[in-house]
Amino acid sequence: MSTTTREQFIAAARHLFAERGFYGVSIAAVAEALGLTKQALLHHFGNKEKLYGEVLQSISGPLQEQAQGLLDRTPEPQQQLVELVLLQYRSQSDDADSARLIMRELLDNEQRAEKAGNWYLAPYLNMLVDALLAVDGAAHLTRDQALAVIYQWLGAAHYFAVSQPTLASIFGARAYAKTEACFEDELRQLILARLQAL
Amino acid sequence: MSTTTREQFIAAARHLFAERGFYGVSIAAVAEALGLTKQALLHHFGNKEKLYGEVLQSISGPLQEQAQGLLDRTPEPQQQLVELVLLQYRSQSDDADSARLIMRELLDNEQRAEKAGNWYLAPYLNMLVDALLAVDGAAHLTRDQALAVIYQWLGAAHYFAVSQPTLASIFGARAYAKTEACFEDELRQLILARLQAL
DNA sequence: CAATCTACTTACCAACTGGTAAGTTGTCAA
DNA sequence: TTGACAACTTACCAGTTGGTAAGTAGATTG
Repeated sequence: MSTTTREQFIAAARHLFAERGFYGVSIAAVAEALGLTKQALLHHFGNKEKLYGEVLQSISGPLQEQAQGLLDRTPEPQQQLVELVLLQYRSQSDDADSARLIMRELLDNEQRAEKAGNWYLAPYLNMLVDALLAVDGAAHLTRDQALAVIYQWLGAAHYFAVSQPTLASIFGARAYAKTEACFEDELRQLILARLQAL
Repeated sequence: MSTTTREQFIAAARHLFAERGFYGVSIAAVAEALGLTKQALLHHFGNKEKLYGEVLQSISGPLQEQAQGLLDRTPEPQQQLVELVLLQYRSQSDDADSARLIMRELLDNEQRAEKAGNWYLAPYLNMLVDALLAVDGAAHLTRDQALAVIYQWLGAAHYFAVSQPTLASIFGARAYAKTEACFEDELRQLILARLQAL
């Protein structure tokens, strides 16, 4: 067995929290997913909140690394921008659980805001805003405007990544698959169109 | 008292469900918000799921009406399109609870998909896709592509409407207010830029 | 004046919640 | 061989969950 019990707990918790949210999942349910008792879980994580925190960390780390790697090998700011947003879209549509969990964090933040608000989005957003302001013709934008522009792209990507079950249930799995197949391309066009209008 | 107890229950439940999600709210907590016991709530709604269902209904109705009204008094398809998306953005940023609840529905849908999937989004999305395909120069789009384009706009709007607590906690209330002030205008530009690129 | 209905209440319930305490079992180092 | 430690277990606990049953007070109606 290459993965530790700890890691297995985090993986199971990530999936369940993504599906039903923090309050919708009992620690007993997570433990049961591994065939263990909830006290085994408590042994490893202390309490439910800490488990949840580790789940969030397990998501933010890799994505941040990927983004940094992309920045390092892509010098041109406009290309950086496009590829960063598309990277985020791809990784979220590959890993539906992460996408959902992050969206839930966004919603729940009033309660957990102080701790959670910064963990994932803050550095990422600043990275993107900087890239946008470095693009030719974007110099006239204020930082607030740049954030609005960025956030619209991210929203377009994230919203779709999270909507799969709903859209598939409305239009059927086949129609959804078709829309998904062209979504990334349409997203690129959305970004480029907005950049050209600068 | 002009509002009935029933309506008061729905209003209280809408707020609480929006904040903490279905599983995060007990019927006792909803009842307590009116100074009543949970059995009073059960008397009116039978069970928790039915209460939740009525909350969803109380949101979908008005928005659908507003959209239809707009369509009736705006003949030109491109203008229809822009105004429909902006209408959705405005109503969601005015009523943060509704915006959150709808986003939660999107996330929770795997479980409640069959019943809930169609209640709000389906007619709205079809309305928008039809409007887009009627725009000059959009004839070459497939229905799936049109849905992708539409959904990106809606995502941009909805995502931001839901992110207020997180963004305010990351950048501070003042910076958030500035971004919010220009967001609608930026959204309009995003839509128009994409339409021009058709 | 009696009967019915609505809007609630108190009194329960079994199941589940997160969490503590106190073991038990196997591994590994001194 | 002993002793410590990690990884669990069973046995609890008090509080909360959604929900049922059986009322009660007040207004409406015959």
